[in-house]
Amino acid sequence: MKRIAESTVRRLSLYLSFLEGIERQGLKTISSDELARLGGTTSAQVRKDLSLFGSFGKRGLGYAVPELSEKLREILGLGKQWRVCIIGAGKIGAALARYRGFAERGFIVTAVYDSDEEKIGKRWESLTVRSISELEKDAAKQHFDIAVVATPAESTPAVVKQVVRAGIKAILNFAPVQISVPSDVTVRTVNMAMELEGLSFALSNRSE
Amino acid sequence: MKRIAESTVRRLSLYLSFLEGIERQGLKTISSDELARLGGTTSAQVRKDLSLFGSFGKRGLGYAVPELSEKLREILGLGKQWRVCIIGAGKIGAALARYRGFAERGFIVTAVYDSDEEKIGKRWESLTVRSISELEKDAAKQHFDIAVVATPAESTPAVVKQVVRAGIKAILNFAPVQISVPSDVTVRTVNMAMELEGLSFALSNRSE
DNA sequence: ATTAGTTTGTGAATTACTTCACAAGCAAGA
DNA sequence: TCTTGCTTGTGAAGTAATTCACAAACTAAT
Repeated sequence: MKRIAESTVRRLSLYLSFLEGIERQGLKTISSDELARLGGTTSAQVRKDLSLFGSFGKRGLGYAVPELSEKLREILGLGKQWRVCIIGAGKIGAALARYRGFAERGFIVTAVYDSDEEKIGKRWESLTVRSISELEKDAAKQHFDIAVVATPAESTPAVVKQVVRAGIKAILNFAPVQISVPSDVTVRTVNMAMELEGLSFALSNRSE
Repeated sequence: MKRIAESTVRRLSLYLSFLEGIERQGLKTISSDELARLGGTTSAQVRKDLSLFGSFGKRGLGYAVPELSEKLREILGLGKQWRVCIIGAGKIGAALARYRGFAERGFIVTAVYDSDEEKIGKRWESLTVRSISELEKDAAKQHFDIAVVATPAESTPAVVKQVVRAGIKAILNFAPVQISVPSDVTVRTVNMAMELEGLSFALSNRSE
């Protein structure tokens, strides 16, 4: 299969969320044009995105909502349960651990790690904080699919190294730094500072 | 000035964070090649990005670190102080209000709004929660540059309408929905579900 | 059956973004 | 001053992503 662009995957995710809403409303079919309007894109874009994975629509009718939802869930690898560990038992880590949408989508938080001696051993959001030095050993026993990295900038590179050594192939990075990993590890970075600066740029360079 | 791509702005933001680190280490100059290595891109990309705004480097030498930092801060519109209001006094809102990096970069949270009668009037992170219905009136007195929207999916479209009516031109959206605004309003969306699904997709479609 | 009205799926065209490649500029040493 | 070694800035070339545009396929109405 040809390489799929990240922008495409983001849109698929978006389409799925619309379809779930539409499904609740009980509508049976939807056209690429309606999906496009909801997602702020074009109908051609919607059809191109979907056509990368097959032909799911009926000409003259559109797409069957439940079938397309199911197909998208399959494409996105939902349905499976993913085992997630959180690294960094700070504020962001805590907010994430408490976030219900996580489990709803099949992302199960099964462990928390930190390097702060103070925190290690404490109960935390129904889990016990473990030392980051145990990560590699633990990973050998219980398999982790995804590591959520929510550590301070300074300690992040070392943490990421341990995550990679533990054989984890997907990282959701909240640390305000660029992280480097082997090419078989996928990283998504969420960086508040960067988003704010993007807005700042837009406000400063308005209509020039 | 020609349109600047969002990807470019993200990289500028990244370069700036590297430069600040390098400045602390006391290095005087840096080449596009070193910046590229730090940012996981190419030296040509770095030079193209910067050249969109002027010629800041010296051939044979590279870029003067403090000058380039300053230039980037200017381009990104940092230096000014931006007035931010948070809408939604829930968990995410609270985590954001407490986030120190916010103020450090000149983003000052000056008000919080919610629609929940229970919360309105309560003290919250050194501010008092106000009713969302006051937003438009308040905005006329104290000017807000950016609205951080951290509301549940259902109430978000209505909230966004009020934000737009209040004349706010930049929105940082944490609600798990697509929001639609007039073209003079800039939106950045941070959507956890979408990031996780991106990782799920990557894990599911590995090496095919 | 036939026709009118939709809507898909997809090559072709277009637009946007990235990388190449090299002349030109500068520093430093001989 | 001349030469060597680096590094920028930028057109040109190359890739990637998006949009266009239309034949093909389906529904529903007559």
